[in-house]
Amino acid sequence: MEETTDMMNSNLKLNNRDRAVLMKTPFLTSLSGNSLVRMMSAMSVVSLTNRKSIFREGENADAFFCVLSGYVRLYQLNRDGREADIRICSPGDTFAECLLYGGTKYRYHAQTAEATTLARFDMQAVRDLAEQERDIAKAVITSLSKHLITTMDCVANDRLHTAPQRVADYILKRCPVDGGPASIRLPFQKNLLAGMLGLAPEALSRAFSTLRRTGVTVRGRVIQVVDVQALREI
Amino acid sequence: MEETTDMMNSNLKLNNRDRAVLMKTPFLTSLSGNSLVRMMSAMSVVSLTNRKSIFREGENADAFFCVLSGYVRLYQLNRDGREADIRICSPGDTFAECLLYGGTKYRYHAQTAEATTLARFDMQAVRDLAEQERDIAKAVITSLSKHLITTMDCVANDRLHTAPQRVADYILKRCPVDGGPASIRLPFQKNLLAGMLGLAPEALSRAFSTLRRTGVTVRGRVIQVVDVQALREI
DNA sequence: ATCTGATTTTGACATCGATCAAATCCGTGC
DNA sequence: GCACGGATTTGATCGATGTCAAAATCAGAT
Repeated sequence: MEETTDMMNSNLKLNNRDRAVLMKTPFLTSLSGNSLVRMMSAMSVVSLTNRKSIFREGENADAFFCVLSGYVRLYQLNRDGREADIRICSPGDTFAECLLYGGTKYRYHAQTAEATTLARFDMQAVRDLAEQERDIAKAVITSLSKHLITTMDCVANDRLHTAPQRVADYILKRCPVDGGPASIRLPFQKNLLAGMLGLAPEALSRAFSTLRRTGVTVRGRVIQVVDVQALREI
Repeated sequence: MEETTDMMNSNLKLNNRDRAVLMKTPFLTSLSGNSLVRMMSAMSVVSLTNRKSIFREGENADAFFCVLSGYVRLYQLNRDGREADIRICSPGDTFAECLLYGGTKYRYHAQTAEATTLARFDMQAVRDLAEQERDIAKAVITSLSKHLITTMDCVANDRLHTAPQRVADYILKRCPVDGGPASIRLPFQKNLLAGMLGLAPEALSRAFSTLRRTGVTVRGRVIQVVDVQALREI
């Protein structure tokens, strides 16, 4: 008896693609047997349409999440109501897991940025599991470590690089390693990419047009690079 | 047989103040008995004068550290050689512990920003301990969680607030909660505070002078606030 | 294929913060 | 108390990015 209203969040069975994503997260990829079963039983699946709130800053943190498909925006508001994205979560990313032992309230808002399916983990249940099962504790550590490293990279990136450099970085991380021509396709709207890089959408657009003179062509979601090596030089 | 050359790093016994700081870190505060003893045996004490390198980006990560006294600057360089601080570590802060399970190379440079004493933990030894002792794994999780939260706050702060707002935030976090007048003393040079807030030293100075009209007076390292409540309003 | 609304781009402008240089301040050692 | 050197402040300027408005483009629905 699945929910069919596409507005509603609902408990669904995992489809194959979502299951594959879930099993490759740092959280679950190293687990097996009993630990895996117990983690799965602390989990439920939630589907949401675009622009739905997952939680709000200050609310009681009784679950953390893993993105299975779609995208999630984590953001804060300043006094004037201006929003700033802190992180964009893609399939495979976990968020709010730092509250397992880091506090009891959510520290930011979370909202879908597309139709999105999430794995929802009960915070207290996983807390208990981490105390009991050694490999679950280790999985938590691995996940937190990776997450901390990317967040520190984000700070460094913000403070060290200009908009065109950040965009070039983003493109290069998704290009083949050798130096020739390449073509990639953005998996989401430019809007989101802007937030991911800490830019206003207009600034992203201008960064792309700055990169044109370095051989970067943008048409819709498709980005073509004439010479990957040349792009590396700034 | 202590080292006496003040240029040298050396293995020293913990003095009482340093020991107290160490025991209050998220890493050790929850440990007792055997776990504590084993952690302490994976640790050594290192003393360095100002501006000494602790490790460099790209080096093999065979230890992580906890600041006992003094300050440590974590920073990266861009292509032109400009430095950007990623984090300033104060007494009680741990750094590079995310490499326990997050990679094998240091991701940034670490350098003392004052005469500094560090607790040095052997990475592999702690890795092994975390697998064996449940409470050590939990301590690692707690430490990583707190660290991740402050780093995400840092991103949000950078993206959301102007220089004077960040300075006001810093001051307010160190003021009494009630609204009256207050006075605080910076524990380090303004240089470091600038790095901590992601600002050039000149920008910090100008932020202070902007805050003068909100009743903030700066003389040397002493900051006086006429009305804490007023400062909260931006 | 066309229409319509949302997304993206472009333009004009304001603001913030970085940079460089010079002046001033402060703390330390004598 | 004084002199020195490093730290901080101030001034002038520049470049980068945010903001607002309008034009252009894209994508989904009819």
